[in-house]
Amino acid sequence: MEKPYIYSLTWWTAVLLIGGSGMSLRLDRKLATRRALLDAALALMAEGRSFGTLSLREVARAAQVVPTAFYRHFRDMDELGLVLVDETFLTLRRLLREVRQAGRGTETMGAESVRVCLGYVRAHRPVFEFITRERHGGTPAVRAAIAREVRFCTTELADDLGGIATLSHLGRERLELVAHLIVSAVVTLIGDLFDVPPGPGSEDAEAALAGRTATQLVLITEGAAIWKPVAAR
Amino acid sequence: MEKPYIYSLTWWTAVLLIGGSGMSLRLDRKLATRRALLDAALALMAEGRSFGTLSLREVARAAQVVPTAFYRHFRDMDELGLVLVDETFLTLRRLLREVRQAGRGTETMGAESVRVCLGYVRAHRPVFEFITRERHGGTPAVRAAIAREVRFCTTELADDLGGIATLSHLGRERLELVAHLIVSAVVTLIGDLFDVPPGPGSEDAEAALAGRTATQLVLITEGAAIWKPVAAR
DNA sequence: TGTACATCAGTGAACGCGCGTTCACTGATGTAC
DNA sequence: TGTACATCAGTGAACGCGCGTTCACTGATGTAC
Repeated sequence: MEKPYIYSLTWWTAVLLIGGSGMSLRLDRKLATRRALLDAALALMAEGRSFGTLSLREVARAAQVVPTAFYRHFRDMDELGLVLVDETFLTLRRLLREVRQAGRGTETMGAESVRVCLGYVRAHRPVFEFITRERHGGTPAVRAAIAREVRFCTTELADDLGGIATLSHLGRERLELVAHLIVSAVVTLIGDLFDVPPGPGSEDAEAALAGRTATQLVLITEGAAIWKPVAAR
Repeated sequence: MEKPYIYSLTWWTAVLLIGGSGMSLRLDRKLATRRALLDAALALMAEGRSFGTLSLREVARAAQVVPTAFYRHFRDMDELGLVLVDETFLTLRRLLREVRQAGRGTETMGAESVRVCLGYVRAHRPVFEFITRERHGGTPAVRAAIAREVRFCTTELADDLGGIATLSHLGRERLELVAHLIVSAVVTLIGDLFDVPPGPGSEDAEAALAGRTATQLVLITEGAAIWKPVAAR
């Protein structure tokens, strides 16, 4: 029976969390090369390429190792892609959870989330470009992984929305529906951000897009607030 | 000075509209081969591939012509991709315009649009899979073309929203904002539809997704309707 | 602490393969008279 | 209508190239005594 891809992340997460660095010269260097491969893939995608068009050889080249060294870390490019997805969402979910818990039950939560999300996307742009690009364009395995994570975000958001006073009258299904709409708007925002041409004025353009989304979230939550508990349908 | 890609579509549209078929055996056959190449690309993508991973040779192979015949129709794969984008949106925009004009000024417009859009996506699935996949994953040229068309759809929708009685108090900026949110929700729906695994029950699952989006549109339009003309911000 | 052996991350040569593109061509279709 | 020539969509061979993957290897790091 083949060892499934997913174990890779578990294994390395364990190594990173338990061992930390300095546990051994050899392992430290192996981890550094592994990181170099992951970062090289992101860097290549940051130049507008999609993951599916990257070759194993060019990732190795960008990471300054010989192509065959790649196999010491990943079975193939697909496995590297899945690790990127998992890594990204581990961090993203933690951050969004913090934001929502900090503002729990308040109405400014939405705007605050957009603001923090924007900052986070800017700080981790390559990773988000990867997710945005592969969300619909990637291999089936990568697409499924991203869809699962987005669904998870939606569920978590629905939980939190239920704690807001003005939305407490909504049933679970309605909360999920509202959460799904909010996630759509934010995901759309992230995609739009990457289409802003770089250069002077790009910051203003990005802020305008974020402002629009924040206003949309207000529209959504106000619309949801006036919904009757037993709305027809 | 090079002949830009965009002229290709114009030229062939003219040939198709003015000449029709039967104008000459040779041209008819050329058009048939051209169509075979375009359809072959779509068929390959319908199997889960992204456009960027298609090779010129395999498109030619699927269209049952020798690789070099490709060059009689397109300069390279990029040009073929742009033609697919343009073709798709010409048809899509015409259809959505019909839907909105038929229901102009009514509140059922949204749900009706979702229903028609769903039917249209089902009937032209390969084309929409292409658009969905390349929207963020494609080459810069293809991405720009898709973004332009989506923006155009949003503007057209904003025009029509202004004609609805309950939204007539909103300014242009607000109408655009609402239209943008609606387009986001529908684009998200289309993406979600393609992640429904085929098999028994897939129709129900699709209908459930469409129903959710229709409800979201009600939420949006009702939320927009209660917005004050000079809403704080 | 020092030595002898084991481990294993990274190397470098080699392979067969499908790729995009070129070129000269063929032969059916179109045109001029 | 028939003939002689022009056009040009599609052919098939050939090219050089980067690809993924294999293999035996090297030499620094780790371990046992």
